[in-house]
Amino acid sequence: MELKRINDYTWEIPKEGDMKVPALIYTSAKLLESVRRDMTLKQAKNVACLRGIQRKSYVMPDAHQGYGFPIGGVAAFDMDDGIISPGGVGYDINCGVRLLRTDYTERDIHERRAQLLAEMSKAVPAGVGKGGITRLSRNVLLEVCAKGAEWAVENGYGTREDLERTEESGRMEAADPSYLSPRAVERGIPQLGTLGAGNHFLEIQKVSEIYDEQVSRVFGIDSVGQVLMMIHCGSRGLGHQVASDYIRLMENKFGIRGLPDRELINAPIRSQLGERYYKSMSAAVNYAFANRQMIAHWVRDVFAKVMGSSEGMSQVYDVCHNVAKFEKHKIDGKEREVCIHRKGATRSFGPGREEIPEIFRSVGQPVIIPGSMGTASYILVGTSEAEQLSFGSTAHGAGRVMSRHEALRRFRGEQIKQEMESRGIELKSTSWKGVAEEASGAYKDVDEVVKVSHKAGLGKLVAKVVPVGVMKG
DNA sequence: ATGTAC
Repeated sequence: MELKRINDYTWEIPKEGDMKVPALIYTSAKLLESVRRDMTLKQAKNVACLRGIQRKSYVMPDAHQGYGFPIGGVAAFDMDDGIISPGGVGYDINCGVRLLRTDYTERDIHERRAQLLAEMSKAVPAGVGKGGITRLSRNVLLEVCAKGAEWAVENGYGTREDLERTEESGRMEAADPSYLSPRAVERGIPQLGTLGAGNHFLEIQKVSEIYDEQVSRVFGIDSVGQVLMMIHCGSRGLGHQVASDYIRLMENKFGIRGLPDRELINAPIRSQLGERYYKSMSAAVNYAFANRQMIAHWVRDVFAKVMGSSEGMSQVYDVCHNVAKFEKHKIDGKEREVCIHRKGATRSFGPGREEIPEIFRSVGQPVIIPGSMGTASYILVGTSEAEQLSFGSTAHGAGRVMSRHEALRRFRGEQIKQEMESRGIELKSTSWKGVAEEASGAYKDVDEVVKVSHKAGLGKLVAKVVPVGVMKG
C-alpha cells in the first residue's frame, strides 16, 4: 500500500479510487509495522469512501482492525449529506474509563492490596454473561438509559461532583430508550452494575511519574506513589444488542450494495433509521455511564471497609472510548457541526472548549489511556492542536497486535499471573482463558503509543501510573 | 466487546 511519510509521527494514504478524502495515520516507524500486518489501513481507506466524510479518515497510534472501521479510527461526517454507522462506534457502545484519585500512598495499602481486590471482586460482579445484584423493573431500566449517571447519583451511587467530572456530565440528552428493542432491554436489566469481561478491569494503581506538575495538580494527581483507581467497562449486552439490532435494520433497509465492505453499513444522519440509531446509541451510552457510576461507588465502599475511609476518593474524570456525537469543529476556516465517530479513540479537547468542565477549561480535558494487563497506563491532557489534527481525538489504549485466538495459542493464563505476581502485581480473575487473551504480549507497547500522541500533539503527557492490583472479568 | 451462533 502506498504510504506517504509526512513527518516522524504522521503518514498519509493519498486519495485514490472511491476515496473522498485521504487517510491520515498517526503512528511511529515501530508501530506502523504491526498496523501494516492487519486490515487497519485498508479499513481506513474504506472509511474514506463513505458519504459526507470531512477532512480525513483518521487513524490513532493504537489502531488495529475492527468491525468495518478500524479500532482507533476517527471520522466526522457532514450533518446534512453524511452518514452514521454502528460499525464506526463499535459493539461496546461507550466502553470507557473512569479514574478516581485517593489520599493513600502505595505504602498505605501495600499490606492490604490482596484484601482490597478480594473485596472488590465480591462487590463488583464480573465475567462473561454475568448478571448483577440490582433487581430492576423494565421501567427503571428505561429511566437509567434516559438519565445515565444522573440516575445512579439520584439513587445513592456517588455524588453530584462525580457528574461534573464525567464526559457529557454522564448523560447524553439525545437518548430515547423507547427505540431500544425488547431484547436490548432484557439483556440490560440483569447486567447493570457489572464489569463484564475481555479487556474490562478494575485496577489499583500508583503514580510512577509526573511529567506536568501544574496540570496534574488540576486533575487531583499530586505525587509519585499516590494510589489511583481505574475502572474500565462499557454497556455490556445492552450496547452489543443495540449495535446488532441497527446493523440488521440498516442492512434490511438500505442493502449492502455499493459499500466497500458490508460491515460499513450506515444510514444518513437525517434519516429515520439514522436518528433512531443515534437515540438508541445514546441510551446505551447512558447505561454505560450509570454502570461505571455504580461500580465507582462500590469501589469507594471497599476502600471504606478495608482501609477505614474513602474520603478523598474524588473522581478525576470519566471518558468515552466508543461513541458517535454531534460536535462543532472548524473546517476550512468555518465552524460547522459534524457527526464524529470515535471508535477506540478518546476525545482530547484543549483549553477553552465549552464541553469540558470549568475546572479543566484553562488546561484542557483529562485523557485517560489504559495500557494492557500488567503494564503502565497514562494520563494525558487534551490540546487545541488536536482539534485540527484529529477532530480533538487521541488514542484509547495499547491496541491489540494479536487476535484473541492467537493469544490463546501463545499464552497460558496461569503463567501470566505468575509473571505479574513476581513483579509485585496482584491479579484476580474469573477466567484463565480471559487472562491469556489479555496478555500484554498480545498488545502494542503503550509507552510508544502515548509517545506518538505526545509528539504528534494529539494529547500531551501528564502522568504515568503502574498497576498494583488488577481485577479482570 | 458479546448469553464468542439464532
